[in-house]
Amino acid sequence: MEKSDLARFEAQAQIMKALSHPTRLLIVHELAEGEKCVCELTDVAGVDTSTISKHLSIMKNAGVVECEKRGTSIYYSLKMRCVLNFFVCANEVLKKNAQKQMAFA
Amino acid sequence: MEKSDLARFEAQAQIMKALSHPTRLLIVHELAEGEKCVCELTDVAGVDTSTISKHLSIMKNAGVVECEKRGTSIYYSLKMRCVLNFFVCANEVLKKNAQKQMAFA
DNA sequence: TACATATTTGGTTATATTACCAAATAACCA
DNA sequence: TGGTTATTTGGTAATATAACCAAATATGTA
Repeated sequence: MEKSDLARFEAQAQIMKALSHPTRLLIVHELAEGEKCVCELTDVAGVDTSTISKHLSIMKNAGVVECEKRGTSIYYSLKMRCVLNFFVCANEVLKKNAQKQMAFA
Repeated sequence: MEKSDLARFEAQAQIMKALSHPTRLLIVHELAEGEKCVCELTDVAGVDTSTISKHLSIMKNAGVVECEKRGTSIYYSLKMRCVLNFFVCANEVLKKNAQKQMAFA
């Protein structure tokens, strides 16, 4: 394997990792509707503000979301809508997995 | 948030997590061409066989790959081709990130 | 200026992940 | 059967994640 291939897989993995946590998926789901401030996301997720802030930081760092400061709030929005495709495929996988479960029943 | 929503995000996150490691992305990339046995994947990845085996186990458990034993080898293949879409979006994100870098230069 | 709100950062702790080695298991062949 | 190859499983140690709290920072308002 080429060294550049490894670098690319690592970069891709970082993006995937940014989308590999239930709370972060919830955030993406919320932002799909439009921008939201940290406090709104905190309310929806029901975890500490600092926790949400760190999740947002991870996704921002990966280039998945972006933010804009207005007044005293910071509004986050989806930077790459294509990440919404992840849900489509993930749901297909889940559906298939469920079918397997049925077969055992 | 509904409890069932949380469960769904957790299930989706598990699938994403199964695709959040450079070696596992390499494996998916290899399997995109067709089935491969563990030893072939081990050669390509250049890590211990047990390590590859565990990566495969994670992806199999997530429902992303499947395997079939023939003779003394076990052949793995992609169960859900749609995961290849992840690469498309991840690359778009990387491209966009690179553009940002350029802007600073 | 002092205060209140919104957000991030630093610290700590618990848990999860990952890599390797060694050993167990399975299938084939002499 | 005994040996060889392929794969998985168990153990261990190093590293990475993630949650919360407390404190720092920034902005707007009285």
